[in-house]
Amino acid sequence: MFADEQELIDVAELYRVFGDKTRVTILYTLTDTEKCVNDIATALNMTLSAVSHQLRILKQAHLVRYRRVGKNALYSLSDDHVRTILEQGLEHVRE
Amino acid sequence: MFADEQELIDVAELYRVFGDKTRVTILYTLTDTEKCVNDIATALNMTLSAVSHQLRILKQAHLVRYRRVGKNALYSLSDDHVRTILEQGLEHVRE
DNA sequence: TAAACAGTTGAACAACCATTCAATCGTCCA
DNA sequence: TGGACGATTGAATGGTTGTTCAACTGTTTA
Repeated sequence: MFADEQELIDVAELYRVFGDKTRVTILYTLTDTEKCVNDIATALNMTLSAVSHQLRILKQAHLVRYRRVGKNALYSLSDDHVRTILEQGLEHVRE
Repeated sequence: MFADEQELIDVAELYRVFGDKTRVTILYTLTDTEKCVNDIATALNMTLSAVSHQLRILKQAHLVRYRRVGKNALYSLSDDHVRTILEQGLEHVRE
């Protein structure tokens, strides 16, 4: 395994995004199913605004995608990597 | 994939530890080689104290082990999971 | 024993961050 | 068009966190 400094910074930045309960839970609720912001907020028992702020961070990190359908913004995971990282984390903490 | 709330909190906590440049770099320098605190500090160009503080966090998260050898405290990765998570992160950011 | 070395610890401070609140934007339908 | 709904945004705030500094612990060696 070789990594230069910038790559290590990028890895830290990636995991920083995963390092928050709210964001991890959002990602988890999006495995398998596309959801609108309101559905996520209800599932997490949080305000629409708080969820929207976190979705912005997840979007910037390219961990989620969204598409507009009428009044709704439907969010889903960007790619299967995200799911893999979640599973990896779960596997580690379950030991 | 199923996870309860506590597990998601634990995952977030795990990745929070990976979510810092200094800690990621420490873990990276410990792949393959055991190092004392001073070696790590020199490699990262940081003070002994700053590195020691971060090592404590890594130790609490069970990501590193250490053993005393004379005056030195030799640190190494806890298990191969840590290396896997680093590799997974690198793979993601290199896409 | 005393000095030197390796590392740890706690307090303090500045920087960062997640949530709240209020205002705003865009889309739909009456 | 105007109101309602879904969502975004910016400022403010309280809490968290990484580094520094100084004091301290434990170990070796002269």
